[in-house]
Amino acid sequence: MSPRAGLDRRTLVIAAAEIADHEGIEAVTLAALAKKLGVRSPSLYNHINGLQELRTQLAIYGLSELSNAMNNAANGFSGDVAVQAMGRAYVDFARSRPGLYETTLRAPEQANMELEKASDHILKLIIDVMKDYHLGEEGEIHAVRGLRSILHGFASLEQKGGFGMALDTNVSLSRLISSYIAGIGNMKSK
Amino acid sequence: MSPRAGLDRRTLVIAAAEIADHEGIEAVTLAALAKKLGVRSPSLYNHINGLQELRTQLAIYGLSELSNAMNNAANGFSGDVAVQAMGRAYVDFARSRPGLYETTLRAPEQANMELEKASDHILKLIIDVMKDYHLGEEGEIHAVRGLRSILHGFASLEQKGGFGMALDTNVSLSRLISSYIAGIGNMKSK
DNA sequence: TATTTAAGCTAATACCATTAGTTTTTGTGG
DNA sequence: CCACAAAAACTAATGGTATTAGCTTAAATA
Repeated sequence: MSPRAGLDRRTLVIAAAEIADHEGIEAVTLAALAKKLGVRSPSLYNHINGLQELRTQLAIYGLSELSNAMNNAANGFSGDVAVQAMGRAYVDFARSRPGLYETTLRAPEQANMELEKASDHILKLIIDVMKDYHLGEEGEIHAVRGLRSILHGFASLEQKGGFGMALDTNVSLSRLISSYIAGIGNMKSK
Repeated sequence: MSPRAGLDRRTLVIAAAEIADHEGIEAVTLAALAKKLGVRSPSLYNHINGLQELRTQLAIYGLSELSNAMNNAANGFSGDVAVQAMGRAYVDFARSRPGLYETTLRAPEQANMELEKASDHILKLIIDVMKDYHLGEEGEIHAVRGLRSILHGFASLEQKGGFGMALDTNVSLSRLISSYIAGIGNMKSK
């Protein structure tokens, strides 16, 4: 059946991300991944160092995809428009890749350079877009924390079905961002 | 060793919550719980229907504890003060019971009446505190979604070590809430 | 006190990750 | 073209997990 499957780490990670999106993050097991790839699970160890490393790689991949989406969305805009676009892109990413999105927030364990780099990159994108509001050094940090909280909280609750009612969630998101930005002066250290 | 351990479901859930808080949510296994309680794991099935039900019960327990904390904090206050107090209580709960807090957002699976009730109770607390802002029927729903997003996002990111820098996170939280409330008019449907 | 019920137990099954050791394919140097 | 070395697959085995079945015994009750 298999004179060589021709796997590599990238293939593994992409396939694992598909499992995460379609069957949930709990279904990402080496056994399931091996079956999807037509291989026995010990064979995966030729390409990746075990489940934990797979999860770390998923997080890195997810963060990089998320970065791209946010960057594309906000590129060329500034101020409120940029924030709204970036926020919408963030949430849309979580919607379209729910499993992959979840993996981005589930890989602390031991530090990993590549992972920190991917995480820092997103942070930079958010910092950039907050610069327009001239909040000062500290104010800016608080404001970035705030925006990240908003986006992650919204994406996460929506994903878990936390917003039961029928009311349009896109409206909720854009108004949430508007409200936050409208009061952004409160982030300044006085 | 054990002429009867005298277990019941509540004992199981409380012990499981301790494991979650002290060793992480991944460490909540029936094997670990049984060991902690001085019993063999099949014995747990006399009190609970398996790991999934344990998780559901943990979520219910966590939501109920969280409700209490939020209610105690906001009780007697209104407006900005109430929102700040409730927000602080929410985040403090997540800080002091990190594992139990996580379980509250990890039990969709098949619906469970008791779980929905616990969840609705928290929703009601948040709705109450938003009523002071007179946002109209729809506006209120959007506003509640917003506040929940803020609180969950903040608690979750802080827990995962997402706020790397040394800057005081309590300040970040209170300013985040202030900013949101300052712009809350944007939640109204015009 | 006899009996029933429920809470514990052991044994067994099935699935998972991981390691060790083996086979086989593939690419490369002669 | 052939030999060989490296890499990628494999099988087998270990130890951990949840769960089920069936047994034993303590506790409650009639």
